[in-house]
Amino acid sequence: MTDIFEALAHPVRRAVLKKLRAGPMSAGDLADAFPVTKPTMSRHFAALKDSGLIRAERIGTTIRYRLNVSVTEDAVAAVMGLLGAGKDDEDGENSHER
Amino acid sequence: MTDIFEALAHPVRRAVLKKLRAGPMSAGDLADAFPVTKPTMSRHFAALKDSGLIRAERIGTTIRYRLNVSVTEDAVAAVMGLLGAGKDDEDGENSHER
DNA sequence: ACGCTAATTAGCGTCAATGCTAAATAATAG
DNA sequence: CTATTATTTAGCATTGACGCTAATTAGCGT
Repeated sequence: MTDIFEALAHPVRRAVLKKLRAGPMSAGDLADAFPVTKPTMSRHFAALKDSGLIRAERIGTTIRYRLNVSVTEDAVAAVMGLLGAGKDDEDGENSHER
Repeated sequence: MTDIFEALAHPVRRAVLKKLRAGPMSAGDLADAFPVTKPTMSRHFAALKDSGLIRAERIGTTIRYRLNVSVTEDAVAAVMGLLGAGKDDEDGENSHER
């Protein structure tokens, strides 16, 4: 489980999350929407999946990625914690399932 | 003004923001709170300042850093945008090279 | 089994981030 | 002006991220 913030640090990965807001999408369709090669996109997917922000489901030969809302909510909470809204125990590398 | 998310990507920088929630702090005091050298901390401060997340004010020989709440709020809004709460125009940037 | 499509992994080059030590700047005190 | 303290900048090494092409795995259909 790598860092959520690290996953959010790359503009392409954030754009992938944005696209997935509309609903699940296949790796190929997702990759076609960006000006980088599929292998490169695959590594971005891996980073997002590793952080827990997205999930993968194999359908046939295709892999369908979808947003993992609960983890995205954690990211929101963490950033809000940096603001000062919370008590004092934010950014605590919580555990998530995949 | 570099990317806010890039600034948030490093654990030390997030911890600095967390510390600054309690109020402004000098570069030296801030640096003493982390297990890295002052020059290294200085570069973390520069990254945070460059992203707009913190602001610097020279007091005498010391420099006082403080949280820039409005930009932190922007970060929260951006992450919430990734979730899907907003309409569809978040994370307004389409550049992907560095 | 063979071929086709979808996606990932392997291998490589390049460039930026991170850390250090040493030197430079900024401001104050004497 | 010199000394001292606070902080940053310069220079260097190491590591990791990112992108590519080529090769590999996975599943389906014939």
